[in-house]
Amino acid sequence: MRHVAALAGVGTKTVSRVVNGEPNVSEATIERVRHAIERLHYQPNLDAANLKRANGRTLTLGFLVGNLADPFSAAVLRAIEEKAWERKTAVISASHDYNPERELQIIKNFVGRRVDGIILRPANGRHSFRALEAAQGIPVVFLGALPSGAPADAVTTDNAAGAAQAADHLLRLGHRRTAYCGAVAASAGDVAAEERYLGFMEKLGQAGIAARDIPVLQNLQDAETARNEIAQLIQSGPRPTAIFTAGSAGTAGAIKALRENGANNSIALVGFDDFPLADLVDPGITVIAQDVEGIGRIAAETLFARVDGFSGEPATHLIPATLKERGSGEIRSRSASRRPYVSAGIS
Amino acid sequence: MRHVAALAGVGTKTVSRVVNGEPNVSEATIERVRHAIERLHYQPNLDAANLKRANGRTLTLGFLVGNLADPFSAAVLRAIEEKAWERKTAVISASHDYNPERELQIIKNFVGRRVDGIILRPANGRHSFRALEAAQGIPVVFLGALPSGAPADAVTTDNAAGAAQAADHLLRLGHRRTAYCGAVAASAGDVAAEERYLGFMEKLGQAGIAARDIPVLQNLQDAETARNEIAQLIQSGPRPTAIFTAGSAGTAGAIKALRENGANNSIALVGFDDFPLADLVDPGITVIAQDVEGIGRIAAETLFARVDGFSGEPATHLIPATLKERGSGEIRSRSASRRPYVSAGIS
DNA sequence: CTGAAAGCGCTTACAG
DNA sequence: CTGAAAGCGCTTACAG
Repeated sequence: MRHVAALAGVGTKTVSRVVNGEPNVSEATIERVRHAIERLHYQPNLDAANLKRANGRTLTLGFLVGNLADPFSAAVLRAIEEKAWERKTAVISASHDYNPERELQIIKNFVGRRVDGIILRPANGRHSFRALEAAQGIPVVFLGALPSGAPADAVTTDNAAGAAQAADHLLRLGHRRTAYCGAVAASAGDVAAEERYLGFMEKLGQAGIAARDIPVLQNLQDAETARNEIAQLIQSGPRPTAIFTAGSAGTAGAIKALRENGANNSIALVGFDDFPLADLVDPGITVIAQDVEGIGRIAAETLFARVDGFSGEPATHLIPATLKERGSGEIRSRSASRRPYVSAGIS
Repeated sequence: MRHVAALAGVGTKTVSRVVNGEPNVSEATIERVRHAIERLHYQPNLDAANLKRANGRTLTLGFLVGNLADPFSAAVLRAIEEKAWERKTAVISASHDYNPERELQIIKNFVGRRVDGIILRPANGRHSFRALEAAQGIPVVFLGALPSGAPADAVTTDNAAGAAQAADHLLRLGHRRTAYCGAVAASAGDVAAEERYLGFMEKLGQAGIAARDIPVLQNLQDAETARNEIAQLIQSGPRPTAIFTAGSAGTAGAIKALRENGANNSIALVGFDDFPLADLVDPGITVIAQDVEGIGRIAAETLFARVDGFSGEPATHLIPATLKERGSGEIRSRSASRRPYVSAGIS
């Protein structure tokens, strides 16, 4: 900046005025300064500017998730950046790899960089207060439901409603014996599993289906396990007429198990979470899709509101999920009782 | 820092020494300063530190691609960050949306933030010099092949070798009539298409197959177009015994077209670019997989070498692709001549 | 409309 | 082993 000022024959303050578009500079001066900037390829140093600036903003956000490469995280990041660049705000992203230690270290690094805010998918939802403490008062928006009582904003898919939607859909097609594949209780502070389970079961209960008639497969850590467990379920005992998988690993396993048992066109399948190319399988896979773009957008908006000084009570924003019919979920129950089912949500 | 110094009863320089782990501070003093830091929750301001620091590093990298949400970009970003955080370096990421204007604006923003280096997948490879100019001497590593003559480091998949590998694989299985689905010439400065085409054709040529015997389907912008064109190819005229798709949209289209024509178990399919759940389709899809993690890692290493002062000639790093056999590519040609084919690469 | 002085939170180059 | 002074590249608060 010194050089620009010298070349233009003005004071540094005047250069600053031109760079920031402040008023009270004559056209002629502006012109001279512009030329000097051009000639010197001058780019103002944002960090230096922010050091003294009144509001102390760095125009930088931190985004921290378990693994940036997973489709959910990548899509959310994309939506956040869209919003952020509108405000000339950059997004620093990082993966904590589900390691709480690493998570805290990165948050501290964010604080050292004086980011204006942090969007965080915590390694462990139960420890959200540790993250908040590490953030030192910098606004944090959590991705995913928070244990009740956490004094922070959160944005999450409406898991209960989404699972209920799947249950309702299957009920309408006559399914009264649907297997539930997924965890039924919160673990590592991730309450999503529990919410999905309860939402699903409640809807079935409203239709008069007892929990004991619902086979439940838990502990489906990966697709391979899911495939084996589901295959076993199909081969032994009374067959379910439909399967609901509460997570994508389960869905992948179910697809294989059904096909290998020649049941992909006879047993219905609905999975929670959409995945690319779900329509390439035969039949296409019906899913409850999270509004990933919406989650990112709302998270960014919520965060920027805090950055701009909003000081209302922390709130959890529920983002609706959507049923995407692709075929696998529209298979009717062959043993359907002809008694028509009317959705509890609509009746 | 002032407050810490006051509370510890030392000068700010001593606090600085403790924070940076510099020598020549007595244990007792270190202890006092540590306590003060704890009590005040002091986090040094990285930006302020970098302002005066000798090497001028900001410990920040810029990563700019077309769309961060696509699997390739997300996986590369993940690998870059892994390397970066080892050096306490943060990664700012952004999507230029294939808009060259936006690309330049974001690069300028990176420069304003004084990033130590930039990893860029350009909107248009032909304009790489514009990007370099905007970067003002900050090291840039390009993702994807560069038009020859560009004075910059680049990291790219070995497209020609990868496509040749696919050709070789199909030849071994007796296929002498393989359809090529994909662009045959560079467009928008993306030379990958051309490289794949030439690599594929050269290998076929070595096996004595004339170019006129190879149906070529260009202009497959999206999966839907690909599906229609490939369906038509299969239904009319002499059937190919195998299909090679040079990009993922083509692969998705081919999967549908083959299945809808009942040919998924009779016509072989090999696609360039791996995709999640490629093993869920029946049969699993054989692909030439890019080493996305390797690309990100090498790009980061190349960039950090420049940041650390390496001043050798700019180089293009070719990363090998790998054939992943999953079934679709292992279907033999039914009209295979029994004359055994010996790979030109091995014989 | 314009610029000189002071200061943001640190590090550097010195002096003790 | 320790600290006072100067300065990184900007903005703020003033004075003209």
